[in-house]
Amino acid sequence: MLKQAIADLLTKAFKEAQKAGKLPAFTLPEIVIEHPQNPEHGDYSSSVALKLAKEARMKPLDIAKAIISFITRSPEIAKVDVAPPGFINFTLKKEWLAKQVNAILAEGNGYGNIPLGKGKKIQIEFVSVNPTGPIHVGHGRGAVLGSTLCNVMTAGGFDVIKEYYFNDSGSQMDAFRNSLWARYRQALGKDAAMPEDGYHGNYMVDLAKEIVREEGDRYLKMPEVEGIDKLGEVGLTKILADTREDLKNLRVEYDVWYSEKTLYENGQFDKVMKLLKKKGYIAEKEGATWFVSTALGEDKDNVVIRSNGSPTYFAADIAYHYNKFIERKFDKVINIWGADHMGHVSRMKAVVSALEIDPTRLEIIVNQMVTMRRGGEVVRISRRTGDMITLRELLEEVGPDACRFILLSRAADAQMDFDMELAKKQSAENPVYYVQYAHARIASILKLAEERGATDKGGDVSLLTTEPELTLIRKMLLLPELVETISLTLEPHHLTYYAQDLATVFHAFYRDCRVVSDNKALTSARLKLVKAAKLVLGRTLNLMGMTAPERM
RNA sequence: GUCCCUGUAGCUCAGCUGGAUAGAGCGGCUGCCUUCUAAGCAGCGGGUCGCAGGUUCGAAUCCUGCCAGGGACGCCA
Repeated sequence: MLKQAIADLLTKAFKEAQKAGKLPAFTLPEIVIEHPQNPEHGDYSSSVALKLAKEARMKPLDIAKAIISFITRSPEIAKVDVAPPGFINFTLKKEWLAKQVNAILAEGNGYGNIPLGKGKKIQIEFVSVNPTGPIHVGHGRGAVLGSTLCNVMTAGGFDVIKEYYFNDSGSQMDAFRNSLWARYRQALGKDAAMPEDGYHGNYMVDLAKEIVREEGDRYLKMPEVEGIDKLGEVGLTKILADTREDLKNLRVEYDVWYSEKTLYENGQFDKVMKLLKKKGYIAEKEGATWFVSTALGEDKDNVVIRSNGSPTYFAADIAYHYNKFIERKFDKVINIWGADHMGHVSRMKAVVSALEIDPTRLEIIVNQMVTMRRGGEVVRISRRTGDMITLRELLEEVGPDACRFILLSRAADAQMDFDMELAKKQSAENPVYYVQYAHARIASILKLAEERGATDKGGDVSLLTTEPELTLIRKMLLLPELVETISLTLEPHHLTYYAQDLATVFHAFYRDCRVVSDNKALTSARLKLVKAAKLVLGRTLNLMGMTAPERM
């Protein structure tokens, strides 16, 4: 990438300037290349000279001046200059910019892919909601962040596995089974009380009725323990199927659905517990078994096996992470959790350290809550009471494109408002359509060109010389950099801003530059440009999991 | 009480891990459709970057202390 090439040029220039005695000896810091916000300052700039002033004991401006004569000419760069207080600015050659249109067209749908990950194995686990009820909007946020990150990191050259972990054992499963049993009995006209810690949402009533409709009272005829168990199994399967379908409608699909239960069945759980015991991180006290996280600097220890013999959620997650790192050998594991799991983060990091795995290989993104509103009115969501907006309802009302864009448009660690009224509006008020509209506009130009028999064949991109054209190209060239940034920072929300910027520069180009005209040569060149823009816009939408419409 | 996240324009939020004059969308006001989609474009107005210190050439960004909102502190998940 050009950014790296420029950093390399600078590094080389520094070394040569030092060798020539123009600069004193010092160790070079990491050279950061950025895009100046003011276009007059060129395409790329670096503030190394400012950073070095102290160590070199020179004025930043003098350092910058000393170095630029040592910067070797490269075919991309038109000029390198120095601006007070000491910035080094690089301006790209217009001819080189124009040529990038051909380069983008040649890469086609692969444009934006970079070899950053070098095929490293990454697992991204997200959503992973308990299969005890329908998933709601808050989960949708994790789903969108996760699936987008997967798309981007795949483009970044990582080998990504998308995974959903579901807790099909444990106390919440018991509560689910017992609640379903009560609703099932009630649906058949029998007396039954809902457990207090149960799931009181209406969906449980519907679920029970559905099973009665399909299978009648057969579970009632079994011995109660067996009936509860078998019925629970059916309920779990149905909920999981719904979850899968809802997520699919949000354009989220997984490579692996991982069952908690299998961790016990295949011996991973016992294995990791034995290992931790051997390393001295397990203690018995107060009738339960504890993980001694205090030995790793945590505030308190945590129970892994309750006094009644059943393992905790935490214990299962320990086994699961053992499985991820040791058994399946992922180079990196990324978990996306809701804000209510914040307290779980440092515990899990401690576990990973205890297993002698470098804790930086575990990255945890915690996404904050979503406040739903309809215009001014706040809509409360709570799973336990069943008072919520399900993802399904949201998708039916708003549609997947708008849902994805809006849920993606905020940094994960910021709380966000989701205004359903705004999201539903198919108008200028809604930023979602702004980007798609640009894509549709391009499609429309291409259609007209076809009708008029205009073609991009033999188009000479060196005819692309005006500012609106070059600005569009410059923006298109940022996509690979963005893929890199997101892969490193794990912040997929930047995509939505990039998409809007790209659309904006396209709309400006559209205003200033007629594509299909009497000038055949220029028409061909611009058709190339516009095709490339469509490609980049389409890829961007694609990375966000959105559709790129041909017409609107 | 302890820990974590957040505080930037009227509203919703970006701000590229310390850089050049702090941005966008929406809302408000004013213009632009006989020519490839007006779901668009151009312009105007809008700011003690929560508050107070500190670090340095330079802070919305880093450190400390307050204030406000949210979340977590369970043998729930």
